[in-house]
Amino acid sequence: MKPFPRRQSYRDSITNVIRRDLMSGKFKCDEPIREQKLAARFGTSRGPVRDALMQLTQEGVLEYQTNKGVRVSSLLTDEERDVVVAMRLELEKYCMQKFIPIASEENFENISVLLERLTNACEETSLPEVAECDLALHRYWVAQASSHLESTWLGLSVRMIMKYSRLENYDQAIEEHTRIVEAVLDRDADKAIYYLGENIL
Amino acid sequence: MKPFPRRQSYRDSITNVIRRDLMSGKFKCDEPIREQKLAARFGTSRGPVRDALMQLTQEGVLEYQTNKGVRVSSLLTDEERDVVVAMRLELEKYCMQKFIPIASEENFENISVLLERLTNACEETSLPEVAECDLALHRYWVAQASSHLESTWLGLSVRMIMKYSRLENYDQAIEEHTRIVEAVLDRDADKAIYYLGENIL
DNA sequence: CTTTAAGAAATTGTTAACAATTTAATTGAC
DNA sequence: GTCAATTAAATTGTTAACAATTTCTTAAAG
Repeated sequence: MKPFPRRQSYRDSITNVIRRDLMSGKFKCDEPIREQKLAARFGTSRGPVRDALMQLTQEGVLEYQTNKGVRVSSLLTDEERDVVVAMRLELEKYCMQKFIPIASEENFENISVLLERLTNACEETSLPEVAECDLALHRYWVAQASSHLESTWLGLSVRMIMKYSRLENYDQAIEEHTRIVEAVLDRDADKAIYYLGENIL
Repeated sequence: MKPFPRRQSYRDSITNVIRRDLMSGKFKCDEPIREQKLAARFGTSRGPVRDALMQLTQEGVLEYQTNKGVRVSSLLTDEERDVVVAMRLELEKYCMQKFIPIASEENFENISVLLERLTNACEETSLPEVAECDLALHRYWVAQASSHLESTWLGLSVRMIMKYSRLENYDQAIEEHTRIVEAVLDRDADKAIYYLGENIL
């Protein structure tokens, strides 16, 4: 009996940290990202860093060129963003529809916790934290409804946020997500989906 | 002046070969995939193989567990596939709309070549080849219209094909794609998009 | 015979060193 | 001084070895 049978690998932690940095704009656009520098920062060798960079490349957040490394991906055009938004909404609507009938009490508790975290982050007005909590909440029902589509969802969502974040209006973010969660707790799929549509754009 | 300034890295070639194997069902579902075995097959060390496996994991074709390696991802449910189809169609419609007005004569020639390859593959009734040519053709206008969304498109498309391939009806595949390409060459976006909708499902 | 525990084998995770390529700096010709 | 070619530095690509973990095998106890 092991307390933590699967600790998160370096790769995953590094991926998450870099993704957060990217969402909060810590890297300038088109600025090259050096493996050694990151390896030193995380106290590992280049291997796990390369893994993380490659994963983020596949997510579409970084751009990769053979022998030249990765750069911050140039932002989506407005039109491309519209397409991404539509795809994410379609995906998340499906997940919500799927999730609500099968949701357990434990699921509801977790969602409540995630909403509370988001609210706290908003009150502290720390943008990177808000973005992360926002994604964590949405991600929860996506993962519950369809683990197959979770990675697809993540790629779409991160890029959506990177384009322009809408999250700057903290009060509105709290309100929107509160409405969604209330509908979820009532198992009212139609209402939840409706509010999702107002939130994801 | 270098003839081929960027040769394809091991990683990319390996990724493409494995993806093709997966689409043609060479690996059984839930069968574990061993890095060493693949490394031996490709005559490299485990490094590039790991890179490839990770990339395919992010594409959603493989599933990864820490310290346990990757397995062939279980197939999408019918419902999930419907969602994926809808997303891909949305994406590809946008790309077609975008591509047709800016397409050059060279683009048209390339598309014609790709269509011919698809036709040949169909006549030789070699399913993996057909799948690859099918994707290559669609991929062309996606990449031309929006390189940002190419990787998203690829992930959706590969999984769509893996679920059930529709490609077994070779005559129909030829006919559908011929119609699409004819519309493209006429710069008739509406018609091209209409036939896309008949083809992607 | 089944179950459990211990050890061996196999597999993945990580690292450091080396090779290949790209980028920057230097030199030299004009 | 400008441009091209050459050299040096920096960076990525690849490899092999080692560490950590998992899985399989074996043995022992009940």
